[in-house]
Amino acid sequence: MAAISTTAQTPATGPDQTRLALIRAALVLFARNGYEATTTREIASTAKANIGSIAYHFGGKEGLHAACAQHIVETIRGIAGEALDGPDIPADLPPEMAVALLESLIERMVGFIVARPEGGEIVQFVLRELNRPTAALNTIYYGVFEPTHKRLCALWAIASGSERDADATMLTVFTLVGQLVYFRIGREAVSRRMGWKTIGAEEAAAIVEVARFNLRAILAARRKET
Amino acid sequence: MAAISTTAQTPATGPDQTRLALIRAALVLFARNGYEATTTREIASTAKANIGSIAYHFGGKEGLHAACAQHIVETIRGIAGEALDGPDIPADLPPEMAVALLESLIERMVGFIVARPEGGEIVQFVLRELNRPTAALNTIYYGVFEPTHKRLCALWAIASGSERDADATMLTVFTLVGQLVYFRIGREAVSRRMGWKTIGAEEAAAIVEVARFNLRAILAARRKET
DNA sequence: GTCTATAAACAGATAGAC
DNA sequence: GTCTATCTGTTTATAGAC
Repeated sequence: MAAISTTAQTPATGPDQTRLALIRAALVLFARNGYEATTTREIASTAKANIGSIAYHFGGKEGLHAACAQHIVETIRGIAGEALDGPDIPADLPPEMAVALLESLIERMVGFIVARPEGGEIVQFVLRELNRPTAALNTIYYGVFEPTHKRLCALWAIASGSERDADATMLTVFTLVGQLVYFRIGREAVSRRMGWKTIGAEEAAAIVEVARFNLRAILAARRKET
Repeated sequence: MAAISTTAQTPATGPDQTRLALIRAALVLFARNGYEATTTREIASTAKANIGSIAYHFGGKEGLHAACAQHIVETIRGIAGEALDGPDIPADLPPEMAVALLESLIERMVGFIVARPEGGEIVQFVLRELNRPTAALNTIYYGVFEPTHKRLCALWAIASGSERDADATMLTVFTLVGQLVYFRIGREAVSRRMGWKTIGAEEAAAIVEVARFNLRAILAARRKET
């Protein structure tokens, strides 16, 4: 078995520290190996906690899985901040503002999804849920996925001069996000093909550059349509 | 456990039929549940074959996994045909031809990745390999991934008037493919958000339309650069 | 709250009958 | 080539000591 080199090695010390350590360890392991392939022993050992504590804190493996989903929602909402929790996008926002917001959001998403280590864990965890939905998917879908997509659609509609709930708008937003996600999930292939050893700040900047170029190009073409 | 509704229910009859039935069943199950979460008993039962036949034909679970990777390469090369196995893209191909080829390739990729059921299994299988590479990834990477990407880069370079091995070219091709892959892996979220019950021919056409629009828009913008 | 011991089920591999 | 029986190890969940 390969050695485990996780960043979530928080040892259990104070009260409820065990709880958090278990969630962090479980998130990494569920993401990397999947729910069923992950054993509670492995989680407890990674979290430097006891096996019995999983039953105590979460009722069992399944409860721990649900807690991971909740943790993901809280983490993303914590990072996204007002970008997600702020007031609705006003319909009379100047288009230049919408473009600027879209660009900054894409830059932040690349930073989180592609460059940050937690991004990888979270993306993989969500991917597994999308492939085989459980109750955890609802938590994540309504917690971050739908609000994020709605917000991006609103910005895109203003920036491109289209309707925020038009099929083309929603699908285009999916393509914008999809291209970013791919750099995380296909990271192994991208690295091989690009000759990159790791995907750090420099590589992320190159990805942002291409993503920004694409955004502007598609936006310009959509504007011409109307 | 959820009922298994696979298209790969070929019963074992003639000689070597067992072999193929096992590969098909394993591919579906490995893709859906992952390597470790899939039991050899489950595979044998789905393939309507005996457990012992896995050891006989493939030496064990791992050999069956490797055979699945080989099967994926053969399947894709069979579908892609001359688009993958044909002669190299000549550097003096007319740009309009390159654009037309790119558009038709994207259309075919959407058809396979998004709409065909085997597309889902294969994408998921490859995704798991990318997340946690084994020997199977090498088979797939050198069998289809790298040749496909190289070919798309060559076409893109001609169509956009850039260098086929420039970083921007290779990254742009990744974004073009990435946006398509996302519609498969994020299918559950896309369906929910779009209000689609399934993703069939009609929905695939809408995706092709957006992907084609993006392709043309980015291409037009890249051409203006030079 | 944390830990150990154990129970009941299930895994992959294999040997050998047919 | 196919199938059954069985071995050895590992899984989750639980009961109860501390």
